[in-house]
Formats: sequence, C-alpha cells, structure tokens
Amino acid sequence: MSGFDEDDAFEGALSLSQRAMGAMRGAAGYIHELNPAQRAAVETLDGPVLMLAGAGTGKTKALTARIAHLIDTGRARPNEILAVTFTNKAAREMKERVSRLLGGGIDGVPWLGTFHSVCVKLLRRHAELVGLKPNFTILDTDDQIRLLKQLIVAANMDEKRWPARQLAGIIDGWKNRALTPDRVKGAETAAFNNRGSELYAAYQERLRTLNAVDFGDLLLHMVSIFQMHDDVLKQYQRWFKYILVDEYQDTNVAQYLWLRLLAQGHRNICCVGDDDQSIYGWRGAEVGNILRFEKDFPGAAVIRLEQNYRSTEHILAAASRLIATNEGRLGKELWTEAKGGEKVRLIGLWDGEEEARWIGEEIEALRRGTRAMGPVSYDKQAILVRASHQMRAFEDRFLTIGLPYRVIGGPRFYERLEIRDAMAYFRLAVSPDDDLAFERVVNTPKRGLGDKAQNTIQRAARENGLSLFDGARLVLQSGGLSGKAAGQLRLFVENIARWHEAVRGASPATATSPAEDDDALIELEADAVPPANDHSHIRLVEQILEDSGYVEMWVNDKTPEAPGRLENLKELVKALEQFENLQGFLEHVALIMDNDRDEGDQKVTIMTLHAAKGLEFPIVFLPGWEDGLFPSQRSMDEAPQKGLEEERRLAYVGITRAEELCTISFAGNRRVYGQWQSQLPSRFIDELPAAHVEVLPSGMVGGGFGAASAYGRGGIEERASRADVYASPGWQRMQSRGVSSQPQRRGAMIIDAETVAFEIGERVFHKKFGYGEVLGSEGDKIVVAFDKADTKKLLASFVVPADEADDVPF
DNA sequence: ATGGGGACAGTTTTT
DNA sequence: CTGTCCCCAT
Repeated sequence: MSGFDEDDAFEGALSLSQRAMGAMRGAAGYIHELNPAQRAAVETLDGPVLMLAGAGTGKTKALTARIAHLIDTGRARPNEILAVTFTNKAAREMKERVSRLLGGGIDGVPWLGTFHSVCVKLLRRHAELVGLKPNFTILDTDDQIRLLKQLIVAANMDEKRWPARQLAGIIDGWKNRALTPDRVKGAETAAFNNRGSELYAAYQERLRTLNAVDFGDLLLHMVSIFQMHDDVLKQYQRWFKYILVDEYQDTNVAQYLWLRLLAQGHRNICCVGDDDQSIYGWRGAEVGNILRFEKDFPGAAVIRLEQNYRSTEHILAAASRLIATNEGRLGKELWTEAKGGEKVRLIGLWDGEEEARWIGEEIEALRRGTRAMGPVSYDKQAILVRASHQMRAFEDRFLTIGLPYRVIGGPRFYERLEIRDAMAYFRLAVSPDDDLAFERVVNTPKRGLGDKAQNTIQRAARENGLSLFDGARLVLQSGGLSGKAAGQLRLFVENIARWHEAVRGASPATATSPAEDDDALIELEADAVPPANDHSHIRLVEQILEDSGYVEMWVNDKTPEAPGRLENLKELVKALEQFENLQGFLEHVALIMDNDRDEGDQKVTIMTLHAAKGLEFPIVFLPGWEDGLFPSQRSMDEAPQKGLEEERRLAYVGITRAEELCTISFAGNRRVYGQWQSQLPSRFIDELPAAHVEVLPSGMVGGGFGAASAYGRGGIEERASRADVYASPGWQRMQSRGVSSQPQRRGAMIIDAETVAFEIGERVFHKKFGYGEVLGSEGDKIVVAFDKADTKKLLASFVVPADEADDVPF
C-alpha cells in the first residue's frame, strides 16, 4: 500500500467570515502587491504561459494570485481550474495561500493536487477502461519489488544476477516515458537479459489481477485512457478551462503527455518552473520539456521572474556566475535591490572530520553572535550535502559536542517496517483478499508459518483460483498442515475474519464510491464532507495490533530500535483519529508522512541538496565540494555533459538556498568505503566569481590551502582575489616554506596556482598516506608514489617535505 | 524455522 | 567501513 495523499480536498479552508472580508477588501487587492513581472504572470490569462521563476522570486505568490485572479474575474469556476504540483507539501501550501487570497465564498474548489493524486481521482472514475476496478490499491516500491522478484523467479532467472531492483528501475523508466509493454521497442527490448519487456508485460498482468497499480501506472494509465478514448479526453479538455503546473522542469514524458493532452482543449496552460533548478533528471524528469515549451505551445508568453527577495547580492552573483557555465539554458539572471551583505565564504579543510569540526564551531560562533548579523539561532542554519553518507561526519561531531541537529530525509514514516506491517494488518481487515498484505504478515510476528506452510497455502490458492486468505481456509479444511502450524494459521485466519466483520459493521457499505457519472462533469468536485467520527475504528485498530501479537512482538524485542517502533505505532493510531473509518485512513496515509515534524525546535538542519530545493535558510553550509563527490563521479560517468550540468544546477540550488551567509568547504582527504582518498577541490569552485567570494584561511597543517588559494580569475576580479590570497595567513605560511606562484590554465579559467616547489624524486610526507616520493607535478597538484599506499595525484599543499614531517602536530 | 555469518555493493528521491 | 541480503548450519 502506498502512502501518498490521495485526498487533496480543499476542505474546510474557506469560512464565511473570510468571505465577508474578501468582499470588503475588494476583488484584486493582492494584485497590487506584485512586482511587474509577477503581475504579468498573473494577468496574462489567455493562451499558454511559461513563467520562468528563478529561486526566491515569489513564484508561489504569483501562481496562487493567478488562481485567485481567475476565480475573481469569473474566467473560470474554481473546479474548472486544474493546478498540479509534485509534492503534497507544495499542494498544501498552495491551497492555504489561495484560500487566504480569496477569503472564502467561492463556489467549489479547484482541482489542486499532485500529479499522482489528481490521476488517482481520475483513474478511479475510469478504472474499467484499463481493466481495473475503481477500488484498486496503490503499491509502493517495496510491494513492487516483491512482485517483480516473484516474476523473475517464475521466469527461471537467477535473481542474484538479475535483481528485481534493477528491473523495477527499468520498468519505472519505461513508465516515466509513457511506454506500455507493447510500446517498448528496438534496443530496449534487450534490457534485462532480453526479458525486460516480457517481464514488464507479465508484471502489468499481475497488477491487473491484483487490482493494483504502482506509482508510474497512475500517469501511464491516464495517458493510455486519454489516448484510446477520445470521448473521455474531450470531456476533460472541455472541463479544465485553466491548467497550472508547478515545477514544470521536473515533469517526465508521461506527465508532459498528460498535460499536453488536457491542455489541447482551451490551450490555457501556465507552466511555472526554472530550468536552472532541474535536478531530477535521474528519475525521469526531462529538462527538455521546459526548454521546448515555446515549440510545444506556439504563441506562448514567456514571463521571467528575476527579482530575488531571498539572498544578498554576493550570494546571487556567485550562483549566477556558476550557472552561467551551463549550456542550453533559457537564460535568466537573478538580481536584488538589497545591497551589501557578506561574500560567499570558501574554505579548504584537511579531511571530513576536520570539516565537520570547523562547521560545528562556526555554527556555535554564529549562534553566539560574533558576526555583524547578530546571534543566529540553530534553526536558521543548515548544512546541505550532496550525498546522505556525508551526514554521518556531522552527526558524529555534533553528538560529541552536543550541538542539536535534525536530519531531514531518511526513511519516511510510512516506509518504516513497523508502519508497513501494521498497515498490512489494516489492509487485511478491510479486504482479507489482499494477497500482498497477507504474505507480509502471515508470519510476522513469528507464528511458525515458514516457507513450507506458506507454499502450501500458495499452492492451494493458485490451484483453486482463490486469494491467499481463502486458500488458507481451504488448507485448514483439508488438513494440509501439521497440528501446530494449523493451529496458528487458524488463529490468524479467524482473527482476520473477525476484524473484517468489525470493519464492515462500523462503516456499512461506504466503501470508496468513486463511480460517479462520467457524463455529468458538473459532479467533478473535490471530495465529499466526511461523516461524524465515532472513533470505533480506533478501538478496532488497537484490537488488531493486540490480537495479532504485533505489539507484543516489539515489547519483547530487546534491540535498541524497539521502543522507537512502539512509539511510531502509537503515532500511527493517533493519526487515525482524524479519519472516520479505516478505509478512509488507508487512502490518506500520506498525511502522516510529513517528516518535518518537530519543526520549530532549535536545531541545525542537515539534509541533501535535493531535499533542500524550495527551502531557504539565513545561514547555509555547503560541505564536500570535491571532484568526484560533488560533482559526483557517477553522474559524470553516466552522462558526462548532461550529468555535469545537472550537478551544476544542484550547486546552484544549494547556493541560492542561503539568505545571508553561504559557506562552501572542501576537504583534502576523505574516507571512502573505509579507504582514505585524497580529494581535489570541486571544479565548481573555479566557476565562482572571485569578487564575491572570500577565501578563508583554513589553518590547516602544511597550509592545506589547496585550491582555496589556487583560486581566482581574469581581469580586475582576479587582482582583487589574488591580493586577498596573498594577504591570508595560509599563503604567507606557504611562502615561507618555499612555495612559488604561477598562474595556470585549467580549461578556460585562469587559476592562480600556488605551485608548490617540490622536485621530482623528493621525499614528502602526507598525514594519512605517510611517506612517499614525488613523481611529477601538474598545476597545483603533484603525483606521489607512497611507500605504504598507491600512487596518488593530490594537491601539493597536502604534503610537506619529508624532513618537516615532525613539524606536523597530530 | 531461525539466526548468525559470509558475500557484496555502495548518489540524489517523490509519489 | 558500513548495511543488506541470502545461505547454511543449528
């Protein structure tokens, strides 16, 4: 069962008092709060519009004002407006803001939700057109992989050599591109040992029998329906007078097709996005969609939102200069009225631990208020990393020094083992025939129903065309199991039957009733008002968790996670209070998946750059700017040009999260999979404008200044930067050690390399690798053959002459 | 049926 | 150096 927000009702957002206020305020008060570009984006109502909205330019403000304006001017009734987002969070925010603007009193509710939630709603009405029943269940990745594994085994393939995970990736890729099994053509049929498309077809068939879909299917099925049933398509084309799309740069082919089909009616489609913030190419997003917009929708108005209200001029200049290196941009430059502020800071540290230590100290210093901006609390500071494994060094360090932090990311609430188990029990209570749920918990907690017993049940079910639940009953009747196992199974089956009765008793025949009349699109309203809540389902759920022995299992578990899991189960039950019945809850799991729970706590945020998109913090730290880590080696290997550009956009996203102060850092050494590796500073560092960057002295042993001083660029900027570098303590230290300065070329950029004057054959010492011999040099790097490690290329500033090894204090 | 140990891989993540 | 998955011994 998936956990996303199927319900995107606009419920309860509008009250009558708000309505009165709205009337008094006058129809379009909010319009006057917009800048000229935003205003154009709001008032250009007819035809296709592309709103190119840079980071921090008030995109949501414009988008929500546009919706309000459409309604206020009577261009469309609320429910004739379709607005799609990618995340529930974005959808929620838009709903809140639109209702605030309108102040209530509107007739109906816009279709505002994620691509997936809107598609669920539509697909439930037309499920039979793709061979499904309207009450289909939505599987998440876990279920998906378990199914695929079964199919791979059934196809006599070695599931080790051909992992289900990989097949899932391939199939997702196809679905992202709106390819049904019969449309997978050419070289792609060779995927997965030549069996890819065959397994894909089998998988789709299996989903159909289970009356289930995966996430990709939600869009894929809707696209298929629109393509094959013109009458259905025409209805929606007529119905949705205005379409709005958020984060258009993140759409994949299926979403693009879906939108294009729907927009062909009134042609009033407004797409909002930023090609410079397209960072999800690896999961099917096509930057091409936004780049091609004007071709796809001829006569489109393109409106650029470039005035930034978030960051200082230095931060914007750094971000702008960096992203300018990318080719194939629509072009856009952020500017701000705000002047002054601190430059982007750059520092090189010895290794990952040192980096964590330094950042920890900076955070404390900022909190104490040593800078001009005054004290900055923890919750205003964030560390944004490229890969989640980087978080560990910070967690370790912060735990030691007692610095409060919070990690965003990690497994979501609904993805946790105990929540999924509990959900499987609830699913069985609602529909005992849910085979995937049955399979999941038949032996959780351990009931002595292992492979053997489960195979017996499987066989009985398959041979008689029954669900596992009915198969189990059959096995019990025919005495196909030994005494102990039979007893346990009987208990399990009887429990399910009893829970099911209770569910049916509690909510008589109110099972999801999506089958409305397709011809009456007037009925195309958002969701109905829920009936009164008698909380009987809460007791039932508690009963289920008790009867099944599931709670007991965790109570008896002595592992350190157990208490947390029990805590989560309690939270799950608590979340149920907001729903009138179990079915409703199962459809709404997503509401509790928000993991920004303890927001408001005074904690430093640690998260990935991807997770940070759309957020902002006064203070931002960007650690790990090292080639191979960021930009990540893998992206560059997979698609050198494309991959590097996406990484650069990620860097752009990172810098533009900062309001006041942005600090970039890199380490010269890093432990990768237990091996010490020497790191080179990220090439992105060379792409920053020196005039807007302050190079901090690192205080590293041996200067350790690396590319921090090997940094700058041509023209006036260059001189300014070099002067800073010369004056810095790190530089002076190196001078005294016999370091020479020679500008070097790297690509098109001039680098003020401080080429360390080591000679070929000279003995040197490195903190992690020990002694070695210099084989050659290349710009600011040297090649060293270490006695006790491999030959490595590293920054000259990370080694010292062998006879100075004693001076290195560690 | 179950848990311990060996083999193995190892970005980014929403729905 | 982790964490995960699977196999095999109990």
